Amino acid sequence: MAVTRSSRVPKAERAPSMHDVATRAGVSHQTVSRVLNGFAGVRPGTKTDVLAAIDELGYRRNNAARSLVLGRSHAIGVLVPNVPNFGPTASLYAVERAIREAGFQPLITVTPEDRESVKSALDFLFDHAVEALVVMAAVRDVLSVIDAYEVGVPVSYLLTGDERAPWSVSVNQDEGVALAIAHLVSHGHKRIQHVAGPATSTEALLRVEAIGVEFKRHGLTPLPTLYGDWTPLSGYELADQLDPSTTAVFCGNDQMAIGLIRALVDSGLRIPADMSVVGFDDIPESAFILPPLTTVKQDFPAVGELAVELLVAAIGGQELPGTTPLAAELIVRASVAVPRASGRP
Amino acid sequence: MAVTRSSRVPKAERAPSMHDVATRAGVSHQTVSRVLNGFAGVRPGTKTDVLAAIDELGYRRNNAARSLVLGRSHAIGVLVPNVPNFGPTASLYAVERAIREAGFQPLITVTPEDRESVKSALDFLFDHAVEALVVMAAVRDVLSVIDAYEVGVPVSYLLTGDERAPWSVSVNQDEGVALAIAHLVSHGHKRIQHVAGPATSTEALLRVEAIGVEFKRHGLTPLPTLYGDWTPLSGYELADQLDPSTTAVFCGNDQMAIGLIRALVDSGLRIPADMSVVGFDDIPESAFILPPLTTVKQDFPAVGELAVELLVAAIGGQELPGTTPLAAELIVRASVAVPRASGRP
DNA sequence: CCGACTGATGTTATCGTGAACATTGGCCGA
DNA sequence: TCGGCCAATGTTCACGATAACATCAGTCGG
Repeated sequence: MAVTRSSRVPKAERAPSMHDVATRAGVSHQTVSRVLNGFAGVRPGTKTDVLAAIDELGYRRNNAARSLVLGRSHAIGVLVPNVPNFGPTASLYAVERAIREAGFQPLITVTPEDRESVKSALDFLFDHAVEALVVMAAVRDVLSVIDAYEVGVPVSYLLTGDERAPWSVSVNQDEGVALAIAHLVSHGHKRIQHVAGPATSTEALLRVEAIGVEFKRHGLTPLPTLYGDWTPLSGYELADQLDPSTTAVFCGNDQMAIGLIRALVDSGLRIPADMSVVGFDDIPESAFILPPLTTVKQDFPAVGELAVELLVAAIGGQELPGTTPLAAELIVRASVAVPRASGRP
Repeated sequence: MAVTRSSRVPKAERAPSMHDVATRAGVSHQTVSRVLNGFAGVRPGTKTDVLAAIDELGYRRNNAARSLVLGRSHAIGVLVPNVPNFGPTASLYAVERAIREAGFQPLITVTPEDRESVKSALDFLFDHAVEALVVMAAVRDVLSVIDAYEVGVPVSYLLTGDERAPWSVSVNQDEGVALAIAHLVSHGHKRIQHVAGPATSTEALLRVEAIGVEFKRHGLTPLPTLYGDWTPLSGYELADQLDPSTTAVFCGNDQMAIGLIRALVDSGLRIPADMSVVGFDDIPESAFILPPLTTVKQDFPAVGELAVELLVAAIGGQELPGTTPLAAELIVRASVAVPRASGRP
């Protein structure tokens, strides 16, 4: 690990510049630039010489200089809530890959979802002159901060429901909810309760609304919605508050479903014999818990990719066609059964 | 969403520069620079004028120009495997925060762990002249690509075990393994089998080695190690291959433990009465599965923060003290019990 | 009373690249 | 043979910031 100290002390150890390459290849720096940018009118021999020089010197183009002269950062900012859950993370990773593949530089900021943190993340991003923004925070409060900021670049909202079309990219929440409720109804459930995400989340509220619609469609009587915070613990704690008549629970995500199931089993119920449970997201663990969880799958990577595609088009000045939400998919496992005679045993 | 078209067409819509601020404040651009960089010799009145002008114009310093003239990118690269698991993600998020708080710019690349992808991610990072690198891939193959690349900047290896001290930052794997094995032994287990992560992973191998040491310490006879791939599915599939004499399984992570438990229960065993299981990581779900999983907790955020601290110091030219691995913690829940008379029932 | 000093500020050079324009040299047609 | 054209390449400028040096107006001491 120690630094080897040679007798010749290199002057300032400057990285080779375009000029250095040019000198070595016996051309001007502009010719080097032309080769790098794939300009047509360069003689093949010259091009070879330049490429050789680049290789020999280990030359890399200076991005700062390039950004400066072009007046573009080629950076796309990403705003991610500080919650390392499977869903958002899977989307984030897809977003990163898509940004890099599109020839841009991803600038990712992970922040708690309070106004101050979000504002400072935005400051950071725009200090670096991002040309577009991917927002992954589905919280009203955060969205309002962004609105107030007047970002002046295209923004794509991920997983926030379609309330900001055409900039919203989401899995079709209405469809997901409809699939889950239809599945429960088809098993004969009439007393279905919803354990939702926090009421601050646009995504959670969207599902609450969709459930209202589905209940009406199937002629069911609504039961009080319980609000958790997406964590298994909150699902566990809310189990106490389920209505005595409830025969099936639709959870806002799989993690809360896992917590809820644990609590129900602890209190002596059998799942699904005594209580059916449906989750949302299909995290990797869901297939392997006991009982295997029936859930609505969201294609998180696809959402991320689509958002980036949208932004890159917008940066290029294209009109947006208005995206259709992605399809949701019901994954049937073993946490739903026909309810017993009526209510809990 | 439509662009309002006013009668005056702004010329090129250039962002205000330092010169614009200077003109407005009636000073030279150099004075503006001095104010921004907190230079001492600026009269308070002048400073106020400059700050007012900055505010009125909504001026932001151009980072490209700054990087160019300073010859520094202020960027720190992060190499993350494309696996949205809780542990790495929690570390990543901490890394991001720490980099930004240290006044640097995080440049995060998420890549599959094959040589080609890693190489192209490194190309991307060094095209952007990162001043340091955080490597989160605990795979030998990836590490060798990085070695061959001769990055020429400080590199910190996360969660790879301490094989690259002083640049490795990890939770103490030996200690974690020792805690788990001691816990099982104290319950009377003698036939303990290890379901490890993939043999390509330095982290997995480190644990295999540590288990050998602990077995010797406790005078236990080793059983064949089974290699999974960190996924619940692999845990599920490996359950078949457990030795008939095994009374307890030590899993390389919680996800595999979850898959394994599901398979064991499916085959009619009760956990922990018929088989004890210990996990590693303590993911949020582990407290809520059935049975609640006894596991070794790693402090993922702390690992990330420490790594960045190390790198920032190294960038500043400081000597590294050599880090001590962070403490592991045994979380006792309900997946371990005293074994039945001998072997499986 | 003047020169040296100091504090506040202005002026100029510089970083590495790409765009615009300038300059070669060879070829072709009149 | 010469002018014009085109292909290939060179020269100069600009981007927006910081660093180094220059300037200017007071002030203070001998």
